[in-house]
Amino acid sequence: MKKLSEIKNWNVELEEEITSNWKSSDQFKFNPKTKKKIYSIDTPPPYVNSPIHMGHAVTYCFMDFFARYRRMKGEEVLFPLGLDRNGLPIEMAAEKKFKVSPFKVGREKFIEYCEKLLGEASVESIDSFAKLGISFSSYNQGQNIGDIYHTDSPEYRKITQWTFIDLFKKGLIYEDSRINNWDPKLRTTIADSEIDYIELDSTFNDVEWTIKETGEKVVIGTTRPELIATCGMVIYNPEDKRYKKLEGKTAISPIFNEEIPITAHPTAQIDKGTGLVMMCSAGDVSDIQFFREMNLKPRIAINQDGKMNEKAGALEGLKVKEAREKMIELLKKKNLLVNQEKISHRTPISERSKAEIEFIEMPEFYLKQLEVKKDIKKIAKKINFYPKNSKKILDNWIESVSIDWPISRRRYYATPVPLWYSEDKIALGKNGIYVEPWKTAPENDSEVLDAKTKKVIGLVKDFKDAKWVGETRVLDTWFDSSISELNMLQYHKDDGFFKKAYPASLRPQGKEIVRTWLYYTILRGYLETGKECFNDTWIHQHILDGNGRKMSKSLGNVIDPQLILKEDGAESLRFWAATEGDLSKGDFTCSKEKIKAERKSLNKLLNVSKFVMMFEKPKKKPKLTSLDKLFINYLEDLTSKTDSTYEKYDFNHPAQDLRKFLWDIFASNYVELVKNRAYNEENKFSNEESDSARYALHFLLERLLILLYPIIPQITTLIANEKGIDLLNGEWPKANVGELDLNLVEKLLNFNSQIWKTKKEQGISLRNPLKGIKIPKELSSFEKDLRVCHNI
RNA sequence: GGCCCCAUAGGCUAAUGGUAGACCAUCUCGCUUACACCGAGCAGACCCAAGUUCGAUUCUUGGUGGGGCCACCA
Repeated sequence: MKKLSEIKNWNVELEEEITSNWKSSDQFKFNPKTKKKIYSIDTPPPYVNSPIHMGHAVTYCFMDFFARYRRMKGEEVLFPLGLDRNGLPIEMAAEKKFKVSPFKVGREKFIEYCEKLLGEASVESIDSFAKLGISFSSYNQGQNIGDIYHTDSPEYRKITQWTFIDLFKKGLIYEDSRINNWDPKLRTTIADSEIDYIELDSTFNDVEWTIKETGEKVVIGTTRPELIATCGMVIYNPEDKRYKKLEGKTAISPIFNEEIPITAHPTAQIDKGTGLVMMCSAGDVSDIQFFREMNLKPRIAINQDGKMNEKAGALEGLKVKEAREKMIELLKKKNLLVNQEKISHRTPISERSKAEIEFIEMPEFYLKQLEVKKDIKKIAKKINFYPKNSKKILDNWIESVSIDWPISRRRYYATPVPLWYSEDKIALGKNGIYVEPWKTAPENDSEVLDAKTKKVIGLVKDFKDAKWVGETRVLDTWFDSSISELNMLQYHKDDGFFKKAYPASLRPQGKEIVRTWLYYTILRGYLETGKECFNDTWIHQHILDGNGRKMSKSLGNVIDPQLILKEDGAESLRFWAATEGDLSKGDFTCSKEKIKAERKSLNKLLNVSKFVMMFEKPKKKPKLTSLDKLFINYLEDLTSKTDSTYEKYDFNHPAQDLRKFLWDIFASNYVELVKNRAYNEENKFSNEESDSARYALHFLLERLLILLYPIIPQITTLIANEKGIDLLNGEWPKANVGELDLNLVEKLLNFNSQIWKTKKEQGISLRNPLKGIKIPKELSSFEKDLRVCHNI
């Protein structure tokens, strides 16, 4: 490491030396045999197929603050990096990059494309983390606790499958044919949490129907005329006097001439449309609920490829939108279309593919979550939320969960459902082995269940004649991600360690994935262990561009952390991240200028250290002067505040206080006041007084380095090295809060400022004497220093 | 429609029942035995209305504006 005296300014080259050293060293390695308290951080695995963005950079800096602080407090910190490589984003990237469709090239080939893409996925992200100085337990991928893990590794996937098998045997996972959210573009079922809503233009069509019994004409409004064939019931509001006469009568659907029963139901709103509603199978979510409630058998007219089927009669073979147009045409021809009105319609779309969601009945696997809703709420109460009010996001979501979690997907690059079928038998994957049923046969000693009773009836080898057909579906990516903390703590791998380390200490994550990642993890953790999975969770907000807008490629306002790292360095970025604001309270507005400006603080620290290092630290603690005592007391007090605030994951307020201490209290005032006494060239002070200044200078610097280390570890380590101090493994200081009146510091600062101002006004150089100044009574014990400093 | 968060100088923010403190930028001045990536200083702000109060930027209610989550929309 470079000598302090050789460094003029803090710069990126200095950082490169330090961080590359850290990356290859094992000083942050996790020791599983430790006797220390274990502190584990379940970090959010970033997607590998794109380099990290500003949001990652900043939030991982925060996690690193937490990790380094905990180490200093004497805890054994488990801080692994995971890389998320499963699921649709990878598949979509492969489709785009190699211009292939999984439905054309076949599964095996397509997986090869995905793997090829993943193989090429750069290590750029890992490199960026290292340059940021993130102290992950390890920067190597491997099987040791704390190593970098891949969510698509056989080791990870086999734990996912193990939990699936257990839940399946317990009857907590079941298969059911239900109407599901269907993404026609990706051709897979998706969960409610993966749906977005956007406003789309649509047309509201008033269509004429006939009442069978009376021949009367009625008008029904709809945005989905192509679904008339699937109409199961026509309803009106019980309070709606206009339609009371229709109760129990039958409506004849236009074009299809089906007989549809009419009834009163509160779902219908009097003032919407004509007040009459045709309830179709699966037009939207409320239709699904309605069919379930009324016990109607849905008629599904849309196929998995998003085209109409034979139930749609003349519309068969058309895509949904084409079918809608054709239907409108048909209605017009027969003069059944009374009116058309353009409206803006909130339409459910797939979060990933942006395709409009259709509702299609398919058999899928479900994980029971409704019956444990109450337990999950209880369990969630045991987790400390930082900030407290972010728990509401979770509570709101739990409240609104209304169906079990559909966990199977009809895609390829994910964890396979570990099942095989043969007539009335189901073979299970073997726990502890990663299986791919779609291409391999079950192990001979795998368990076999009776398909109906789900009871174990033997092993695969007991059924020699059975022809096993492998399951082709895969699991939702959240089914993997939601066991990240179990995986980190060696669930099903090292029971002794797991028992010791569970629940995990902290889950840091963004507010936008509370309803997915946090919720699902709590659910899965509870189902596996009956306990809460985390002690603490830290929920952060977002990083916005300089104008307070979301950063996005299309807006062209993305600030690249790699660029910042190159130009201003990690320490500036980290110091900015800590001082900018409280990320758990509000969004960060990101500005390059501000990050650059923090370099000044680093140089200030560097220069003040150089100054202090000019003096030797007295070997013995001398008798301290009252001025030195006062400033030491001040920092002791700040130590105590910093410690208790760090403890609550708040690094912002301490960072601001420490920066203020560095600039205004230490550098500008204390150093100026004791400069002369420390040099003592004119022998105006006794040796003891001079020693006291030197001792205090070193004490204050050392303490400041300790308190700042979690935030700016590189520069503090470099300075501490020169002083022969090990910040990482040193003792965390016990604050000796003294009895001195700390307000005196403020008064001293004001007094100094007053003198400097007066000299300036009178055009006197700072070194020259000033007459006629009275030192206030309360500052009289500092008189000697004040006189010499200001030459008064 | 329900819920949550937010509103302070040109920008970004802090604290507070007694009218506000930083930072960046601007402007003026300066060269001081660590630091010109420096120092000193000037100027500049509490969204609106009502209520509680001796006193409200702070508490309450309402409004306006911004952000987010959820539900629903035939």
